[in-house]
Amino acid sequence: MQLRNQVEWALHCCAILAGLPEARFLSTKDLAKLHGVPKEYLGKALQALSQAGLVEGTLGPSGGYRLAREAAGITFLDIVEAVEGKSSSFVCTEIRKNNPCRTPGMRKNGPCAIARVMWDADRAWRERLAAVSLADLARTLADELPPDQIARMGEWIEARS
Amino acid sequence: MQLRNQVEWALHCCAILAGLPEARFLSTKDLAKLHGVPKEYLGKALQALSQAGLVEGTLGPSGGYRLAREAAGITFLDIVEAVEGKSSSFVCTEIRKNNPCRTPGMRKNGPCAIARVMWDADRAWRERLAAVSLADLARTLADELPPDQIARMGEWIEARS
DNA sequence: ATATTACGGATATTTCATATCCTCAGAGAT
DNA sequence: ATCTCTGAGGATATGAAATATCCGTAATAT
Repeated sequence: MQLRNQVEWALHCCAILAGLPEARFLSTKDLAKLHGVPKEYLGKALQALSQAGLVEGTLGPSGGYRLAREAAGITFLDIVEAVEGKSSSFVCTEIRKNNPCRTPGMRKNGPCAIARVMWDADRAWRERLAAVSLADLARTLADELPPDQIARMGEWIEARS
Repeated sequence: MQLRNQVEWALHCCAILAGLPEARFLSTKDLAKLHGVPKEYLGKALQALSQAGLVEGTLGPSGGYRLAREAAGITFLDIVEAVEGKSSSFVCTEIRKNNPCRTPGMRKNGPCAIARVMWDADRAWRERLAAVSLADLARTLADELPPDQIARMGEWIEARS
């Protein structure tokens, strides 16, 4: 079980967008160059973010993407689910139905006990992701990254008018 | 992102094995019949459980599998990791290294802040799975399943001497 | 007008989950 | 001893999904 590569890309892109000057857009091309990933395929991930209402895109030269809301209102879970989907990592195929010993009376059993445990763990995973916002991430990065690199990032972005 | 089908099968098989009479083995063939899944492919999952030391297999007629330890000592996490692997669902490819603005001085940055969040969520998922043992599951099932079905299961198993 | 961009569809490529088949060695039954 | 049944493990086929690229369209800034 492994998350898509696009999840990692989308998270890093959102981290960049969260650090952007007010009302500034950054294009797919620049985001791809910044992370060294294929532009076309990254575009798909960004479209997913756009469709989920996390970012908004604008056309034309000097177009691109920016966050659709404040960074504090976008969580890791929002981004992960936008790219990876909201369905649980565990899918119950109800193989207990195949058991020849099962009660034929079709008692309306609730969900399988095994599935409940797995879904519970999945919920814990999502809760943890929902607890961290892009604002939290930006705070951490501002704290950890060397100041000169942050400055250089500002210049780099400024350079792409 | 989705767990293998084998994970579900392995969990259900372990649930059966946990309910087995002392020292009783159950073969792959019977486990496959009981769950309506392909015998050969299920065998692979059971081999993974065996290799992880969760179950032990014996050869010959009346051979098969049984739990290698007491049900209370085997958790959902053990089973999931035996089949699915222990590696995190999020793999950090260090795309920040591709950032042209990064400090060339190779400051020994710790792990990426984004990866840390994702790994933390993965840890929460695993902790939740580690909190439930096969004994817990057996207790739940004994509580929920209709008694006659449990009885019929006993007969069914008894029938395969 | 022209260049640039997001958007969406179509398609190729690669990887991985799924599934089957086969051989081998060990264990029990006759 | 011989036979059958079993798990272990390798080789391989198949299908779906992730990865990646290409193209056409509409919108927008210069």
